[in-house]
Amino acid sequence: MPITIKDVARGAGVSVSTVSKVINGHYSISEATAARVRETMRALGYSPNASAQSFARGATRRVVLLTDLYRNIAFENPHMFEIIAGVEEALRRRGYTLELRGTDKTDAGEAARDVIARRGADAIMAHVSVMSHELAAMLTERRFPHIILGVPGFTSQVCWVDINHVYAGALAAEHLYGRGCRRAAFIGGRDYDLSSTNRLEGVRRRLEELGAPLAENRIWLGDSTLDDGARMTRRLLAQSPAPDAIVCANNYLAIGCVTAVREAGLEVPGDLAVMTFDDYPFSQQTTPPLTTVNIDVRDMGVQAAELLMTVLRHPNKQVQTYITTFNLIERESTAR
Amino acid sequence: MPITIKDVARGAGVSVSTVSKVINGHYSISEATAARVRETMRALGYSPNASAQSFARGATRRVVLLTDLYRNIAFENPHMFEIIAGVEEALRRRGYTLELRGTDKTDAGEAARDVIARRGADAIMAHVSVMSHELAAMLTERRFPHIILGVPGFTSQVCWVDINHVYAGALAAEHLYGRGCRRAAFIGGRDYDLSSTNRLEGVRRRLEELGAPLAENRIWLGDSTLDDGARMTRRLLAQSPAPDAIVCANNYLAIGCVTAVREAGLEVPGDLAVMTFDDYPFSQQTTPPLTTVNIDVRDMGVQAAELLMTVLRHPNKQVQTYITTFNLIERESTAR
DNA sequence: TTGAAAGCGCTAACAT
DNA sequence: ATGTTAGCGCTTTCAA
Repeated sequence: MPITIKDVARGAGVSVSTVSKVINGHYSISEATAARVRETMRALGYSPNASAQSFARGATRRVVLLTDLYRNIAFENPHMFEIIAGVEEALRRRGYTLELRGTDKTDAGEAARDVIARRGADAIMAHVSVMSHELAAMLTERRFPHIILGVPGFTSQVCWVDINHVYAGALAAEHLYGRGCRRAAFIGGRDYDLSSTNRLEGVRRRLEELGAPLAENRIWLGDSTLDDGARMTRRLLAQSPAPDAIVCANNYLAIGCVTAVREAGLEVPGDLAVMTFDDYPFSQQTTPPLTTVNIDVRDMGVQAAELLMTVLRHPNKQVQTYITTFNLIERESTAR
Repeated sequence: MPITIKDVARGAGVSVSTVSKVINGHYSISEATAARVRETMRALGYSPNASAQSFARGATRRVVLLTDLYRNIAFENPHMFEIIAGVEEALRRRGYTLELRGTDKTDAGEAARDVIARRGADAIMAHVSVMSHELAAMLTERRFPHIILGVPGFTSQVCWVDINHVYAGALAAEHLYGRGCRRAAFIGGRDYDLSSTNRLEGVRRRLEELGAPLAENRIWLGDSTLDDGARMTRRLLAQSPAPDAIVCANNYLAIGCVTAVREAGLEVPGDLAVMTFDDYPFSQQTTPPLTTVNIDVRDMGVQAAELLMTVLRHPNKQVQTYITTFNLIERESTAR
């Protein structure tokens, strides 16, 4: 028979409500009593029953995270799990628990409806990959505490956080400009690749401001593969004057890029600086190692969780924020 | 005011216990009544309160997964998250919920103790990375339903599942032998890298059986980096006779290997077949693409969850199993 | 500052 | 096949 609050009350010679107040740090209990109760709890090895607490309280101290967990996602999108790790850390610090629930875009609305109806959680987080109009409607209409990880592809009243890729692009531009590059080029993903598009936008704007505008013919877009990275790089190298720097929208492109540069008999960074975004362990192994604008993606999870906590406290607060925790990791590929 | 079981009972003209039985699919309810109750539930938009159910039942239908969630783990060990995705899928199918809880090896015992004491879950899964003697003791002494993802580094009575790397190695050996290779070599990680060690063991044994034993001087171990992969490969190529195939214990080594082979002016697979384990999207982009023994790591999660379900049903059952869901993905690097 | 007691919504043993 | 009812262990008024 597990120890209950009654046993503690009896042991400490107080009522169960007093014990409950001690558990919950209620102000009205004298320090003397509180100490005695705590001592009894320890002596008895008592821990409150989580289900009973959730039930009595009418709140679970749990948040469920809705996200797509399709096969191989961990390999294709490790970012998402790094965000989740941040979320978990922050929630735990706040005494909340994280439930992971896989779904796809079609079922996410239904899944959310279910969580809300069964009161399975006090709040919902959802990765933008499962965001639908239905889910947005669901969350906003019912005013259920929530936050979306990533900016939805359509305007709505939902709360979200996302990474400021535009700003990251600007950082890259600044770095190259500071290294003396004046004929920078950009290779990126197709236009539906929002992070790439936004990074390009940031690079473009900042270079413009710095007075070394990104020439339109030095912008190439393609698939985010090593091959396309190499292909676009060869195109750039064939132009004259050739660029003195290439910003690659992601690591796949960057690796292809470096390969192509070296195959062309040129030196990185001697003839050409190369940089990219995100810091995959894999991509640190190129020769030379790549300078990168590293997004603290785990911190995005932490921030999202913290924001969710404030939303829980202030249900009418609307949060729509770009996170900008970057750090530039300088490696050889831009050391000139 | 949310709809409760009472409202349904009143609406359907039955007692709450009847409704409860309908919810839980109890055999004793006539189909007619059950249909009427279900109809009422639907009409009223009723969903049972999850906390109340957990509380009344004395069971949560939840499992918590203890694992290390240190910074950058998603990039360094995407496997683990792929396993988690499998676990989640299988648990959900069984009506269970997955709680993710980060911890490290030092705190895992404490974390488990907490989960058990607060009855926060019906079972615990733990990734081998947080496995300690304390955790093992905790789980076995209290006979708390559990399963470890990965085989513990010490013998104990805990339940676990792991991937049969030895068998995977054997598969690789068979494939190369079937391709006519008779002078295979192996490059792997250091001896504390168990997956590498086991893969080597499998390769060695199977080649022995096939009558084309792996020569000791064709086995090189080093760090799992591109550089060491290349370095060891160069060593192998310098030997005479040179090997006609190289099995690389992982993708880092394999990429380094292919690079070194090509730098030496040799052709893959013409002069030398190369293969590896695991199928990272990244490593499919080498030239030529790599043949690989792909471990269905998501399936390991599914299996673990299924086994956990049987452990929940039969608490005395001890599960210690090697999972062997592999498929050989043949690509150009061994096409001879 | 403390205690008594009424729930919270459901399950399950038992009665019918 | 259905209903009655006693909890499950806690929180939270409200009274003292």
